[in-house]
Amino acid sequence: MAKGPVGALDVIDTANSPREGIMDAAMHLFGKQGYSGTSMRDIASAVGVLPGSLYAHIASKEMLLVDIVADGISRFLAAVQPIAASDADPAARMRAMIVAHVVVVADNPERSQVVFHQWRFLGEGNVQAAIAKRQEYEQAFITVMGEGIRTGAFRADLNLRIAVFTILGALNWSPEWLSPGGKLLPEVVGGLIADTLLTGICA
Amino acid sequence: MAKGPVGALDVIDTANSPREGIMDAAMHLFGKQGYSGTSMRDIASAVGVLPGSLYAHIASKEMLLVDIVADGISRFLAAVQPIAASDADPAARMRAMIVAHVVVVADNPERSQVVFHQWRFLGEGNVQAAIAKRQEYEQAFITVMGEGIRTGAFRADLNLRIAVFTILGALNWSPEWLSPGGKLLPEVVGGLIADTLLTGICA
DNA sequence: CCTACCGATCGGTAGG
DNA sequence: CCTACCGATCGGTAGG
Repeated sequence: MAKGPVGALDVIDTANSPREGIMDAAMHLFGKQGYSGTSMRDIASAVGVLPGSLYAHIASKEMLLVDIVADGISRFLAAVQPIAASDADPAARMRAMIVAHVVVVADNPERSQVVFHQWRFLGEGNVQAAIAKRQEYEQAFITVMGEGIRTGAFRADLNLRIAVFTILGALNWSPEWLSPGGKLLPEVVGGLIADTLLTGICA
Repeated sequence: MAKGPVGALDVIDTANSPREGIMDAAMHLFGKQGYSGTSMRDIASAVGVLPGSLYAHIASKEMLLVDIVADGISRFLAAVQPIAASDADPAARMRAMIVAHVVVVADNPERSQVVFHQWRFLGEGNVQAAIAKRQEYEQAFITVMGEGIRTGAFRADLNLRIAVFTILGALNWSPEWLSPGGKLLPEVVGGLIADTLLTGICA
């Protein structure tokens, strides 16, 4: 793959094409300022190009959001679905799914914020596709939770739907406070969140 | 308080002044479309007035957000702080705080979304004030959690900071799925979330 | 990727 | 609360 010696700049500039550079800048800006709060001029100046030049590489502002959201959800699905489908016991699977989710969030909190909040700004057809993929993701948690309740691994007296929303809520809120450069590794933070959710806060 | 017979329209139109009507429309639009995604023209047409007419009642778009966020946070503080300061045992207090939070969210999910997400669009000084009030709110949970760990009511092996973020995350995500007209009363939903968080999902 | 520009919409104001 | 309007900024395009 490498075309020659790897330069020091490769560490900083991860974009391999103009399009990737634009996507990356848009992702960070959409995550921090929101889709409506970000102008094409913001993106252009982050990339170091004049606004009109963006359209040589992308079709529209919305297509930028479409791609960022679709790619983002795919990362969560790719990390969590194999665990949900494994044959470990439900508690071990749920724990690993929680950790995997936190690792994906910590890898790029801004992208996660776009996935969690900015999909609302997609138009008609695109928003439906995003919702369908999000539901597919939620389904992985619902399935494992249901299996755990049936096998007796999880408490039978709790509401499945509400328990899953409680877990996903705690996870989806994590980009608000997770710092990628923090003292604790994402895997450790994920493990501590899983502890809290699996065994509760009561002694 | 009543100036005469109560008319049927009072049920629908709760605004007692033009300013309250504007605040109410802005609250719902900011919650659904975001601050940047809502124009003064959107608000004006929701109120049934021309855009320029709004400025007879409000100073600016940002002052609208300032007031909605400040009022919103105050409602959460007013509901939760008295419980945090009561002399019940930590587990009972934490449970009641969770239920109270969910009741406030369910009372008006759009206002809650503004409080949770749109405060970022406040300018310099106003954003600092909002963050301070939010931290005051988090402090109530941190205090009760710390007390519960010290007295042995809560598990000593979990990370206080992360446990609180897990709880607040689950709660702050609730406007995404709570439906005010749902089958379960907000108090019941809050109780089920509290069950999940206090005792965990494992049997 | 730049120059130069389009029509539409933005938050907000003066004067009545 | 309306009429009429301001300068600024928006997403996007034609032509090179």
